[in-house]
Amino acid sequence: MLDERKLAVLRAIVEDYVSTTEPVGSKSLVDRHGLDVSPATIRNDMAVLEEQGFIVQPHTSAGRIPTDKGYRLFVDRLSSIKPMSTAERRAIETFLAGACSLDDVVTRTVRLLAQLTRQVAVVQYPSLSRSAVRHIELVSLTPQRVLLVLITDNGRVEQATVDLPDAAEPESIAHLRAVLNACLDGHRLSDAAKTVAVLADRIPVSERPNAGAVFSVLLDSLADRHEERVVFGGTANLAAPDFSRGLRDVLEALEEQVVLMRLLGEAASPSALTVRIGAETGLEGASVVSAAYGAGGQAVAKLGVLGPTRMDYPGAMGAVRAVARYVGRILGEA
Amino acid sequence: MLDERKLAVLRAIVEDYVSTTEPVGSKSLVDRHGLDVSPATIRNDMAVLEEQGFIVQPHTSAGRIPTDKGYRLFVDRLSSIKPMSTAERRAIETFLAGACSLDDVVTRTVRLLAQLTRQVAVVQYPSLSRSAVRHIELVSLTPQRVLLVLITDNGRVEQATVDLPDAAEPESIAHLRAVLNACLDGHRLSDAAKTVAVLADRIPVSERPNAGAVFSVLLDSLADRHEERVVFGGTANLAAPDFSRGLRDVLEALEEQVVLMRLLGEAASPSALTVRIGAETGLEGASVVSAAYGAGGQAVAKLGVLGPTRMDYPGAMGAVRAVARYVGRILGEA
DNA sequence: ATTGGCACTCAGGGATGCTGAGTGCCAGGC
DNA sequence: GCCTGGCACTCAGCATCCCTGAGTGCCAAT
Repeated sequence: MLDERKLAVLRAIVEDYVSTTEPVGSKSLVDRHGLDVSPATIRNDMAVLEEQGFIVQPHTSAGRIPTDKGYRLFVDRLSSIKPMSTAERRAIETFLAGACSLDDVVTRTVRLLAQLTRQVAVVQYPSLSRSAVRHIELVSLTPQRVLLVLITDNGRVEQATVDLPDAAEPESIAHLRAVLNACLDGHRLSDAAKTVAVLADRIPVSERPNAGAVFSVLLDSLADRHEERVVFGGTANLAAPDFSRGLRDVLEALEEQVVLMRLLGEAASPSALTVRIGAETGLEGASVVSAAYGAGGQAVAKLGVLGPTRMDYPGAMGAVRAVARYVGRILGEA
Repeated sequence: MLDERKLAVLRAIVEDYVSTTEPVGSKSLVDRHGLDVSPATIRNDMAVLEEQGFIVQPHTSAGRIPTDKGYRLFVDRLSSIKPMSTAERRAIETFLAGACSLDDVVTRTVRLLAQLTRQVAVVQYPSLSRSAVRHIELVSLTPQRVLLVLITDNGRVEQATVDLPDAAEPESIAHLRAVLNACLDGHRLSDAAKTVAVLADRIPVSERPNAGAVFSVLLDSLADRHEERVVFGGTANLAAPDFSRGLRDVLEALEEQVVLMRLLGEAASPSALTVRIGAETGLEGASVVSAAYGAGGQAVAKLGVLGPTRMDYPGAMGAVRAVARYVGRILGEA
């Protein structure tokens, strides 16, 4: 029902509209692309495409613009991911190579993605549950309060303060630390729950309330809650006339971790790209291109860009894919 | 040259303009405020105020709006800081009380300030140089790479990876850690430089290259660079029709640490408020209300809000002052 | 199936005119 | 000397109108 030429017309409409921001008409289409037919023919094709819901007219006697469905078809079948130029690859590499901590990697990745795509970039911190404990440190702040620091094998450092039910002697804290490190060192955080259950045996009864407080913070607070940390950047790119009305919604979504997580979508295998278009994102007129990244074949988190529905999908997909790969590599080394 | 009534007129103009966003004329002034004179009198006063540069007409036959100079006078002499309601105080307290790590305190503070003022909130991390070392941890990642974790007495945790010139045995790393902790524990970071210089003596010659690498990261990277970390939030509040044109500039400024630091201004004594208006901020049409906060009389960092020049200064000042105090208290306890 | 021709539609951009809020100035009153 | 009422003047904003040009849909001819 959609022959070659009609698909070509749709592709041309998407490309033109993305670059000009204006409804594209039959005449300019034949001019700008090497279509060897007359405008009238194109008009017939466009009528069919409109009937099928791929394009619409904003008003009578205007050109056509793609619908979400039109972009969908474009992304799925009519476009190919645009590979990065060698200059861009080099820029990515040098930009990320200078990072000296996990925070630094994430921060730089956000800036990089935002710059490459000229959109808002979103990066999720690597998941803790898949990483292993390298070291646990307990530092007493006051007699009834300790600082718990968790260091994982992928270089992530998490901290939390724990309020103890009883005042604790320095020795008992030292003992607790020793026990924790002895039992958890090298273990996956996702397995930690079982391991911790066994631990109680090794703690003197008098210390158990305190130990329990530390355990629960370790499990709940660190493993679960912080797992969802997501940062964003490049909001200045929203100031373009895009998002004329939805701007506030977009900015609010960005500052809401939960929404941000949902935007990045379900976990997928590394470097598989996910594209959500328009209504699929839950945000009016916005699209999200995202990918999982990870070290050594294991997906640990996601990153992506958010832009107007009318965005350069091939370019964004290329950038997201490339950055996801490089970040995975960097993390793998660390 | 400016009698009581003229000042009252200026105050009324600022208040009305801030709340209505529209140039205010002589008639509406006498109506809305209890001025016992005729519009004509007000007009004469306004003519004087305009001549002195406190107000302008956007165009002939429109009302007046305050100039930067007008806002300045308003802030300095015509307004008083609006104290928080008890409900607001309670909200601040409960909102900040739940924080369990320094990151958490900062994140919550940003959200809180943004919500209270309906502006963009900016918070600088507490300075490291004034705080003391509580613990230093070295964790080897690979033979030639260690993770350095620094824990300070105000609960801040800093991390960095160090590339070693030579491969290091686990024992030598353990030794280095012991030496570092023995010598730096309890010392101010600002004094650390001298202390570290002495340290070299206690390290075997063969280990000195590695130790040097660790020292330099410890001093440079942690104490200096990260000191300037600033976070912001509440950008959705920019979506109001304010900043119609300068939006992009503002968003760009927010993502540039250096600019952000400049906006917060020079250090000052705790809870002394700084107000920068319009051109003083370097941003078109923007104003910044900021304050230093700190634990125990010592200023450690600044926080504030950024909004349109036409903002509710008394309210913003009240919120900034209150939040700065509470944050200082929280940090003092930790 | 494609094409040229033709009538039709309508957003966007001036041009025009009106209205109302607001001003400046002046002459008279306290 | 300061305040006030009156009056003429200005001009942004809004509505109205018109025109143009890009773009369409349809149809008959190829």
